[in-house]
Amino acid sequence: MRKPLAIVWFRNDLRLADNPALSRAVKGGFEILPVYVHSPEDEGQWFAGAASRWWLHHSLVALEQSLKDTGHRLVLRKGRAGIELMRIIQETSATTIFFNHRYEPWAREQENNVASALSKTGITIFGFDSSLLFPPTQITSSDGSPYKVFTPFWRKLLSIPEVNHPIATPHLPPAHPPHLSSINLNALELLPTFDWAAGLRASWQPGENAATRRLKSFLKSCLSDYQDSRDRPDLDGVSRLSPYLHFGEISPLTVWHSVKQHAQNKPGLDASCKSYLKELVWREFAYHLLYHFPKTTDVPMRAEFDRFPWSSKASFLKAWQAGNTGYPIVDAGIRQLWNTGWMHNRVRMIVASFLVKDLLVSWQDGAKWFWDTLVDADLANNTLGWQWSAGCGADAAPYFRIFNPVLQGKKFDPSGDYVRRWVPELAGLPAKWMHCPWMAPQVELARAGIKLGGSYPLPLVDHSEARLRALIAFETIKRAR
DNA sequence: TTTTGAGTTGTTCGA
DNA sequence: GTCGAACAACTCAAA
Repeated sequence: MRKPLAIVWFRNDLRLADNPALSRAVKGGFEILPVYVHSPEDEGQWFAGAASRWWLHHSLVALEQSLKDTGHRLVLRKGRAGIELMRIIQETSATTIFFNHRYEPWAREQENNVASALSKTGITIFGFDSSLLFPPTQITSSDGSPYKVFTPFWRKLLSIPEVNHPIATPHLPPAHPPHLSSINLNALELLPTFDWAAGLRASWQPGENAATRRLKSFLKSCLSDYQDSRDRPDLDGVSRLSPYLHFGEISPLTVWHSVKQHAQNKPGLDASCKSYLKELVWREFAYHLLYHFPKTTDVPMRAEFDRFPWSSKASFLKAWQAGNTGYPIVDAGIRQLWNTGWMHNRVRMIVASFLVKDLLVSWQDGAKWFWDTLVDADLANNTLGWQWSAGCGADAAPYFRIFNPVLQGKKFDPSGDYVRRWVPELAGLPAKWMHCPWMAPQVELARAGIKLGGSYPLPLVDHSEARLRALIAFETIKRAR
């Protein structure tokens, strides 16, 4: 007797390990039919950016392969999830759908649409939580309201005695796949039409196996120094797990327990372990905020920022996007992003502060650029990060906290190696001038082959003047209140 | 209800 | 060169 058939609807959970939807389908005695539906229409305005689509393509290649290794085929479809899943139901004998929740506003709507599309069919739908340590509604303040400040959120999370343990990869029963149409991965058109992705290929290997390797190598070589190295873009000190977490190629529960276990066996790792776990909890906090305040993707959380006098100078935004601001640490970050689809977190803060405060370009413009260029573009994290930088978020940087790109460069890239790597036209400059080439004596510039305003731009704005302009701009929204 | 203490990531200025 | 204070006032969270 054939087992009943269940659709396992893959979304941003492109893994077999610690995947409750998959495990429960198998445990429930179903034969599984793995499906991925590419749904730009459901995603709407926050349709995955170009770098994310590149990643997604390769992540799907990896998932197809792992499923193939177990004798399964990933069915690919393109269109609205509700409609495509309905079609598959009609084409097969599937009785049940298993999936893991997503929490972006569009994704919640998508789940509602799927549920209502299938409501009259008698199909059973099971949704699970697996992309966070805790569902986004579980951590609340004592009166049940959502947190708006990180630290109490963090403390509350730590007070929960047990963080669930990941579930092992299920043994997948042999498949007898029904005859069912599936489109070719290339037909999803996720890859760029002209190939600009060489830098991404050189920097990353998407997929569940690569995620596991990345975690292991981080634990082995970086975790012990994490607290000190995490702010240093010139060192290899951070986990680089963000894209894997975003696409669900590794689960946060897996990361959480692996880090804890690793630290347990090695005394003295406590501070670094804690500071890494804290970053993981920032991700939780970002989803908590996005869930409870879904409009913050586009609208400042603090209402008075509606009146902020943003500059509409297109040339400023363009220079920033091109990595031609004349501030080496800013340009290095932007070029690392353009080249690799990723930017070190410290540098994200520096370039964001520069765009928003020195150039007075709106955080929404910065967020959109990151959205298109980051392989780890994540609606919750991106929104939190930019609102924080602009000072308009729930738990934002105070208005007077304006990063000085020269000081930040000297402090966190002391040898200038990070700039040397991403702004090669400055490579010949001694460390002393690396973050402020316009201060360098002519003879040093000549020796390094640099012509300011020629081979490398002069500063787009004077930072100390820009800082004063920003402070005045912040004054205006204070008075208006 | 009121009170109290605190809030990721910084910079500048003047002593 | 180093150090502490000022940069605001507000809102949040818990007692």
